[in-house]
Amino acid sequence: TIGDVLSRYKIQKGFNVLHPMGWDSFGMPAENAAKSNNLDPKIWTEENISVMKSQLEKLGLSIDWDREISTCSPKYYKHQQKFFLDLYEKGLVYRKENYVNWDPVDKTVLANEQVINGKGWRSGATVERKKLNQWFFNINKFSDDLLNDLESLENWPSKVKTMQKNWIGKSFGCELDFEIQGNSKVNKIKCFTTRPDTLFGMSFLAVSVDHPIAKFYKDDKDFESFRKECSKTGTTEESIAQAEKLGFKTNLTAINPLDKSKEVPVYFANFVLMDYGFGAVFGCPAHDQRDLDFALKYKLEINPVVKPAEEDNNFKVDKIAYTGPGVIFNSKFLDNLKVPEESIISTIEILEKDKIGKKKINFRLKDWGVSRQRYWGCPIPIAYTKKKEIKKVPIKQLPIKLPENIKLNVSGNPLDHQEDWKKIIIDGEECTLETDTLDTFVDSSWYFLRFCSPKNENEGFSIDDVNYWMPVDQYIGGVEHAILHLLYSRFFTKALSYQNNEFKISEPFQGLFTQGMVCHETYKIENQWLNPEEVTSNNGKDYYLKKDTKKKVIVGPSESMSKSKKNTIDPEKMVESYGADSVRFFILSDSPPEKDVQWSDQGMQASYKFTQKFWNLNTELKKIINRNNKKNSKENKTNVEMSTFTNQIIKKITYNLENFHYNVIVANFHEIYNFLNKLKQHEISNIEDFKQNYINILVVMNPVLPHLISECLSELEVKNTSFWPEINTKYLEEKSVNIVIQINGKKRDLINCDKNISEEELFEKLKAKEGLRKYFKGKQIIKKIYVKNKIVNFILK
RNA sequence: GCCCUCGUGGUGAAAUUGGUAGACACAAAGGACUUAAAAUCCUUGCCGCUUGCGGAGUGCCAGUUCGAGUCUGGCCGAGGGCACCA
Repeated sequence: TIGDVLSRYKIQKGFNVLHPMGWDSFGMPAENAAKSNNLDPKIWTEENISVMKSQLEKLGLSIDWDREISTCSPKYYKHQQKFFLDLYEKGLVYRKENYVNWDPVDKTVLANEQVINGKGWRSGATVERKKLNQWFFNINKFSDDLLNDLESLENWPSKVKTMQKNWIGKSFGCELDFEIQGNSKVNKIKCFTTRPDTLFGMSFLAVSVDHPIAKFYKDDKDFESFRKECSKTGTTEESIAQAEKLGFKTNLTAINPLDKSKEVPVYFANFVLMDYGFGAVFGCPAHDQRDLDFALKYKLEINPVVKPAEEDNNFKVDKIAYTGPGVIFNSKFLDNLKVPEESIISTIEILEKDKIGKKKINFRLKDWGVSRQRYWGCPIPIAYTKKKEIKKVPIKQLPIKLPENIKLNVSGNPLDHQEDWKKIIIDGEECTLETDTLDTFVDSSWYFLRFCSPKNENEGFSIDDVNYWMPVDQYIGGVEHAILHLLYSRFFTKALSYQNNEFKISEPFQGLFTQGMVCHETYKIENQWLNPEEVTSNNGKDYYLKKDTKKKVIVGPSESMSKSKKNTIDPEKMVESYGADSVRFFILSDSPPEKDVQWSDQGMQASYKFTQKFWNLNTELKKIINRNNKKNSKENKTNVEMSTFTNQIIKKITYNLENFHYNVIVANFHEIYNFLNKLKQHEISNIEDFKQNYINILVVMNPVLPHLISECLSELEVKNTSFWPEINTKYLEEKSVNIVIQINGKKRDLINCDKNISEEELFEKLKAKEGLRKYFKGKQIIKKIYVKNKIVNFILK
């Protein structure tokens, strides 16, 4: 509805508007639903699409159905496979072993969201960490661009930009090598740090259990049990947060590169991540809380090297690490450097000069793993030779279509069992197809480009179309896409334009609006969710089962509508009972579009009443207009009122449309009704003028209530309705203004006078005011503030 | 723990740059029309005396200002994001 209002408005303003709709139709829900109902995912998906499409059509949305696309169609994913190969050639796609959440019962990889309390959401089995060969997109390559270009996105909510910024997580520091003693095969361990200036406070070195040096301990039973302990807490977020810092002391020691006389123990530690930095950190307990917790547990030294102020020479750290600004001390040649502005840069310079380390920028952003061991997704256009070499599937052999009518209830990836499908001949050589499919986020990372050329069979998009339409002027979506989808789409756009002189779009979405959800209360009885249609209430507080009104229903909080909680309203039924415009009007009326809407029958009925009332009013106004057909060109008072109101309301509605204040537009419509409903009782002398104003009002109401308004306009026999009225500023010039009279900053009166009244004249008027005298009695005016046409404030003593 | 956003009547909410707080609606109460209902329209809305007027008032405490829902600092509360990121 929000998008439809916008596109109708822009069309009326004369823009060429592309307002498409498509179906992001691959993914787990279809596969799982098909599995449990013994259906083909394709049929299940197509049925859903047709239901949803008919719902959207009934709402009367101005969608260009000629451009409809569906990501599960080979016509769409054929091009996606080409893009995959294109990125592969550019070196933006690679295959690597990585840890994944592995469900040992279902034999599949799970996304983090599918791991609940450490267990697989379907099987209930304890999830394991497993190393698997996976396909990755090198999103990291664009870390800097993805971060810096956020600044150019002026029409994005800053909330989303901040979230992306934190997600990318750029940090400045240095890498440095530590000399290691105790094992002749380990000479050095490389660490990344943002605080090289605290190096003199180092009291241990910790590495991840997945660090390459772990191989020297694989026969140590104690280490193996420690490693298992770590991987148990490894993947779920909550457990990480609660996890205690655990260490396994090795026989190794590390030498402080700035003070070779100092040796510290080397630990394996559960808090060190292999996939950030180099999987190794040096610990400075005095100035890092995590290091301090570890040091306290294993009774390691705590050596402060930053003091808050010059004079704090005996500064000590007890249970809370000091991470604030200050001055370096206890650090020989680094002493007296100011923290942080001098200390970090200076230390890096010293480390670089001595060839111990070098400046480095690290990103939290990890490369995007796109492999899924699932059937219902886009096949990856790669095959393997008998020698396990990677072969690209030649373009002329694309698309690699998914096999149809296959058995889904098998363990692991159903495609793995498709022996015939897997066989492919490439350049005369017999190969085996990749059975992983692409993450559905890949499908949604470029669909906006496809909308520009939805029927182009040779290419995913044609460059001319894309240059004409892109970037998307206004993107509307839920805030839940703030990071994943919106970041992936930004990456994909950059990846396509990389090494491509024709495609020069660097950002896909110029404007972003994050809208709220439609919510409804939830109802439950004996642990079963109930649909709102199954319950009834006579006071709006206590709810009962419709079938058995003695049974009380438990009312839960309002949540965004979902099938699983059954708190949904069928839009088709609503449209049938109230009409599409009333439904739109209600959705917009309740809250600002960025906030959630609470669905209520009362609100729905109120909106329905409004559309009925307005239709009746239109019938009355039509009669007035037709009855009074004699020509009288003279404007009377009512005509002037009408013109003034019309121009004011056009201005307001235009402003509110431009700024997404759609709920205020609903208020504007009530104003219109209330005004016209009163005005109709008055004598109108120039009926033609009145009619023109009324048409203009109807025209600006059109984006919100398109069906009703188009009917009203055709009743008046208006032919051209697709325009946006110009504002006649003559009627916006107010002849008189209301001036607020304040005394000592408090409002005491309101006075209506001519616009641009002089200060002297105004004060003369005020003197005559009976009601104000009492305030001035026995007081002296020490100051007068007069803001022209607005306010006057007297300071009395 | 860190980061972000937000606190306005019984409810959803308005309030373009600091300048009439509560537009517009929902719910409630009262009234008009009607035999009655529906529909429609009007009034009320916190505290005090009750034509009218006076007072308090935008989470709490302070500050800046002639003037603060709006700006600054601190606190309290709610929601969202991230999370051993070195």
